[in-house]
Amino acid sequence: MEFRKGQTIYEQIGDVVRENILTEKWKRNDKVSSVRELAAEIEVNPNTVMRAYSILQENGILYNKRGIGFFVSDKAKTIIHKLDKEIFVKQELPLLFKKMKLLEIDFDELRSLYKKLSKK
Amino acid sequence: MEFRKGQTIYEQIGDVVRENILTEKWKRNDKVSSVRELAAEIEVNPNTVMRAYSILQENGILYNKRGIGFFVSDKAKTIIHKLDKEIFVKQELPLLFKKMKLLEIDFDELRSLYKKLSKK
Amino acid sequence: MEFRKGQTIYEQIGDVVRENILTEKWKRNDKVSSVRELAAEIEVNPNTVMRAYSILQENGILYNKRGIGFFVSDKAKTIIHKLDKEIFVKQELPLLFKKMKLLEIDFDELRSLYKKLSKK
Amino acid sequence: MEFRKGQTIYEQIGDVVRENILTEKWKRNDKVSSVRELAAEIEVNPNTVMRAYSILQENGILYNKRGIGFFVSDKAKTIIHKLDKEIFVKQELPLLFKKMKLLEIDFDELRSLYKKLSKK
DNA sequence: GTGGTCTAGACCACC
DNA sequence: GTGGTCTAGACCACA
Repeated sequence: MEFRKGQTIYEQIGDVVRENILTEKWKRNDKVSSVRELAAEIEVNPNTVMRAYSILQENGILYNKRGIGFFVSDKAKTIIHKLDKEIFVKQELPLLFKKMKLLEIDFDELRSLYKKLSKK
Repeated sequence: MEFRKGQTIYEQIGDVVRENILTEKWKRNDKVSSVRELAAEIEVNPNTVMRAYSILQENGILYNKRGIGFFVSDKAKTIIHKLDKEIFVKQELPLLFKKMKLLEIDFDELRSLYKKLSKK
Repeated sequence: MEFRKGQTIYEQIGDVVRENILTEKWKRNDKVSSVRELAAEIEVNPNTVMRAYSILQENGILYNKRGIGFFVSDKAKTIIHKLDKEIFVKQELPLLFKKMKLLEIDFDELRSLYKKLSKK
Repeated sequence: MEFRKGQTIYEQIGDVVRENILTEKWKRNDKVSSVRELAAEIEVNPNTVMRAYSILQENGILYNKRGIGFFVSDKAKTIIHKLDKEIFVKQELPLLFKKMKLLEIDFDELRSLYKKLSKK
């Protein structure tokens, strides 16, 4: 797996996990990949995966059975939706629109880019 | 001046300079603040400003007269537009649209958010 | 290690690294000395070594594994050859030949100097 | 006039002066351009030209008549030849041949490059 | 005054 | 341990 620089690896791992839960690839009370498994798969230090899981646990998205592994919590999807949407609307969108203005991209152009990119 | 964490200071300085050029606050062949001047103003180490300016110079956005200072290059605006738009369309927009899909935000909702945020 | 004056230290460090790669003292995917290690060895500030390595990384000669170190990239040798030869032929040779003309050294004399110096 | 970076401006000015003497564009006891004249012509600070002339004077290549200007000394050409050739053979050529070896350029290739570049 | 390089030493994220 | 960023402060060349 390749990581974007400018964002920490454990955050990007968290993103992938959240994405898998939102798309229901991982459903409620499913066991997620073990720390070592996932670490081996994406060629990353187990500590880094552990860190990502811990944060998700703090947020109530995963829960942990000692000695068994991490699982998707009941309200995981709801929590993610709420957290992510709030960040998206309050932080990311204003930056997006500001940037569009600077780059002289209007909403119609955004729409056409949306259609073009959606096809892929 | 205050800086966002999660992004390096020298990148944020570069962003501000580029923004000032795009908005024509600084026009072509204008002298920009000297390294020491800007460093004092935004309360940052001169080396950090130097790093930002050097990168802008490598990108052809600024140029330099020995012993005099840094200046906005002729093609600065064009270069910035090109670089930024490329990153925007190829990297940021796909992430945006992916996130919209995950969060179940459709394009009409985006439009209404756009109108709401544009008023501010 | 001693450095020539008239050229920056970080450039000279870069030269040494490139030379070690060309002579295959350091082969592809070898880990190069860590920033701190090399800095201590040649009695130079780590920042200076960092600067040299960063430039080599931008040129695609080195790559980096987070938290592990810098490594010789696959195409390092090719890239160095290409970059150095271009500078050599387009910039250095014309100056050389111009100087020979001024100093009234013809090509035969150059050949005899070449043979003499090659023996050492 | 454009200057190479990596070498100080006053050295490059000195190079031009020495070149003009070697090519007999400026002959013995000719008056050379005044400091201000030359500075204006090549768009450089008079101090910088002054510095170049002073060094040439120290080397016995120029001499100075107070209030009148700088002149080419009698032995200028001889001195330049001797100084430059010594540097060329003892310092520059060994570096050149070392670089050729690294870049795997043999003497025959150098000859063909010489012929090609001589035509221009 | 200007940019440019370098040092010493600190702190952070990551492995 | 690794790279990466940043600070404080120095010195140099050049205008």
